[in-house]
Amino acid sequence: MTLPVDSPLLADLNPAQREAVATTEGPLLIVAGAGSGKTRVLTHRIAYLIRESGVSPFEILALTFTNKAADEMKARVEALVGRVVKAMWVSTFHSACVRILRREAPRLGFRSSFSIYDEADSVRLVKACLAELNLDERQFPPRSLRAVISSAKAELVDFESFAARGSGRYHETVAEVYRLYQQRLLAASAMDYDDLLMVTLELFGAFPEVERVYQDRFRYLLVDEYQDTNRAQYLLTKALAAGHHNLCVVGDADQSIYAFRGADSRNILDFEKDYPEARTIVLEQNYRSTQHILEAANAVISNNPARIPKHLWTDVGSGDLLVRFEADDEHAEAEFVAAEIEELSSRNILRSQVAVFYRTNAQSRVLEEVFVRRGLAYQVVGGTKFYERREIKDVMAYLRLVVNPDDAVALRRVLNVPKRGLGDTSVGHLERFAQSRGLSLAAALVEVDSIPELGSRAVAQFGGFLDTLDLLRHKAEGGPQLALEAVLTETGYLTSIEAERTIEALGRVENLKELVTVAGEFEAANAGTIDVEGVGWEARPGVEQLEAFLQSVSLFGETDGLEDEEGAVTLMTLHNAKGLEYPVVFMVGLEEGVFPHHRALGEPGELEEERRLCYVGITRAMQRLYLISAASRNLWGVPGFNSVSRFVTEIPTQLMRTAERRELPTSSTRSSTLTRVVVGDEVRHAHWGIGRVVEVFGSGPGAEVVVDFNGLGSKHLVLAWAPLSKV
DNA sequence: GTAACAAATGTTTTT
DNA sequence: CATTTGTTAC
Repeated sequence: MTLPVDSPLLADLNPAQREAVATTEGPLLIVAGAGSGKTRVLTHRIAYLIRESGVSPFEILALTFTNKAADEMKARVEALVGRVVKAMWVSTFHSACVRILRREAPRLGFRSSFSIYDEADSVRLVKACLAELNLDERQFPPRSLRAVISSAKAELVDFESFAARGSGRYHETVAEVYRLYQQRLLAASAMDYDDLLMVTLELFGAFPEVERVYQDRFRYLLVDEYQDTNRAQYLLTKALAAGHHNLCVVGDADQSIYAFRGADSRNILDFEKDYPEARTIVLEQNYRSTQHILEAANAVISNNPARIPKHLWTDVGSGDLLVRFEADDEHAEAEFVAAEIEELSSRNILRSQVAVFYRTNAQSRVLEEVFVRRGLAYQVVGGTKFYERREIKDVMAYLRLVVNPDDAVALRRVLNVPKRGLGDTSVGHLERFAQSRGLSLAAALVEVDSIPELGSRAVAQFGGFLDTLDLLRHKAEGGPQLALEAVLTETGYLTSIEAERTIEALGRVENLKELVTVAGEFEAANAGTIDVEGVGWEARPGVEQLEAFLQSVSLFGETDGLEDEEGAVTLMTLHNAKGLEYPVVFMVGLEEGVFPHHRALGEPGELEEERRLCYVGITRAMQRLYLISAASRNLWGVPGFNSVSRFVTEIPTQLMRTAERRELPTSSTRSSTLTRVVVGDEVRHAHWGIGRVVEVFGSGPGAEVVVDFNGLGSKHLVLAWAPLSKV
C-alpha cells in the first residue's frame, strides 16, 4: 500500500509507527511493546485523522482506562491540532458512559443527575441490604459480597442469570442480595462503577435507535490498553464499532495486570478473530530503556508459558548494570533507598527523576517514615486517597443529596452528621416506616410527622435537616464552590469539626479548604467551555456545574492528581506505575509472599499476572534499576522471613551487580531519632509539623511525651515510635 | 444519644 | 499496626 509520506505528522516516526498512524480505515490492532512510542502513535493518529483525512473531531472517540491517560492524550493531541481537541471525546470508558447516561438514563428510570457510588458507598449499600434481609454480616461479609457482585457485573451477569448459574444456599443468598442491591440502586437513582458500563449496554440493547446515534456519530474509535478490557468494555467497544468498523485498538498482552478485576487478555488475542479483515502492526523498538533493563524484562516475562513471543529491542546501548541489594529488614531497605537517592542527587540526578515501586500500599509507610526523618522530599501516589477521606465524603454526600434527593446512601451518611440527635433509634424508626410503606428514605423523611414512634424532638430535627437541604439546593444555584461553602457553614459541619480542637480535626479543616479550592478551580476551568454534546459554547448554570463537579470527583482516580513535583521522589504501587517512566526506578519488597503476593503463590494464573506486573515495573526504568529485598519483614507486627523473589532469580546474574552495604547513620532504626527530650524542646512530627514538648513521662526510648502542636492541640506520643525529630 | 474505651479483624492490585 | 466495630459508662 502507499502512504502519503509527505505529511509532517509522519516525519519522525519509524516505519511501523508510520503505518499505524496512516492506516485509518478498517479494524487495526497495534501490538505495542513497553516503551515503543504507543502514545505518540495514538496522538499522531488522531491528528492525522483530523488534518490529513478530513475527519471531524466530533466523529472521533478515544477511550482510555485512566483520566491521567486521557488528559495526557488530550494535551498531546492539542499540541498537534490545537484547541479543536476540546470538542473531541477523549475519555475513560467510565466517563464516556457517564456522558451518554446523563443524557439517556431517564429512559431506564434513572434521574439524569444520578449518583455514582464508589466502592465504599457500594459496601454501605450492601450492608443495608443485608440488614434488610436479616442476614448476618459475619456469614456474608459485605466486602466480599460486593466483590462477587462486581465481578458478575463486569461479566454482564445480571442477578437473574446469576441466580440461575449456581446453586446451594450460599449462592441463593448472594443472588438475593444482588437482586435487592440493584433494586436499591435504581430506587436511589444511583449506579456503581460496574453499572456505568452495564447500564450503558442495557440502554443500547433496549433502545437500538439510541445505540445507532452513537454508532453513527463515532466513525473512528480508538481504544488504549485493550488488553485490560473486561467483558463489558469489550462489548461496548464492539457495539460502538459495529457500524463502521474503524476500530483501532492498542495494547500489549504482556502488560495485562487487571485480570483480578475482570480484564480478559483474550480480548486482544482474539481481535483478529473478531475482525477477520483486521490489520496487525507490531511495535517492537523500545525508545525508553537501556539494553540491560530490556534484557532483564525479557528474561522475566519469558517464564510465562503460552505467551506470544515478542522481541523488544533498543539501540540506546547497554547502560549500567541493574543494582541488586538485600537488606536485613524493611527499615534497612528504606534506609538504603534513601541513602542511595541522596548519593544520586550528589551526582546531579534530580529527585523528580526517581520512583520507588512496591506491591502493596502498606509498604509505603516505612519508606515515608525514613524519608521524613532524613528530610527527603517525596510524594505518594494513591494510598489513602483525598476523596475517600471521611470529611470529604461527608460534605460530598450533602452535595449529592442536593442534586439527587433519592440518594439513600448519601442521605443515611449525613442524617446525623454533624450530630443532630438523630441516632440509630430515630433513623431506625424512619427506615422501618419507609420499608413498611414501600417508600424511599427520602420520601419517608417528608412524612416524619406520621411516624408515631418518633418523639417531637426527633421530628423537629428531621424537619430541620430537610430545611437545611432546601436551603442548600437554593444556594447550589451559585455553582459548586458556593454550594460547598454553604454545606460547610449551613449544616454546622465546619463548626463541629473545629470544636474538636484536635490535630486530626485541623487536618480535616485543611482538607475541606482544599476541596473548596478544587471546586473553585473546577468552575474556572469549566467556565464557558463547550457543552457535552458540542451544541455550542455556553456557560452552564450553577446546578449543572455542580453535577459536573460531582461526576468528575466520582471518577477521579489514583494517578490523576500526579504532577511531577519539583524535587520530590515518587512512591507508588506497581499498578499505578503503568504507563509512566522514570530515569531511576527502585523496586522494593522483592520477596516471595510480598511480590509475588502470597495470594498468588498457589495459583498459576495469578502468578503469571504477578510476573506481568514485574515486567511492567522493570520496563518503567529508563537508565537505572534497583532490585531490593529484605531478609525479614514485619507483617501485621509479626516478623516474617521470606526468600528472595523468584523474579529476581529469573534475571541473569550477569545483568546485575550487588550494591555495597552503605554506612547507615543510625543502627537502632526506629521512627524517632530522639532519645532524650526535655520540656520546652521544639520538635517536628512527620504529619503534624512543628510543636513544643510540654510534658515528659519516663526516660529513654520508652518515654512518653506530650507535644503541643502550634498551640492548637496536643498529642501523647511514645518517643520510640513517633516520627519525631528535633528542630 | 454520645463519648470513651476494648476487642477484633483484616491487607493486593483499581476505574 | 491501624482501622473499624462492639461494649460500657455517662
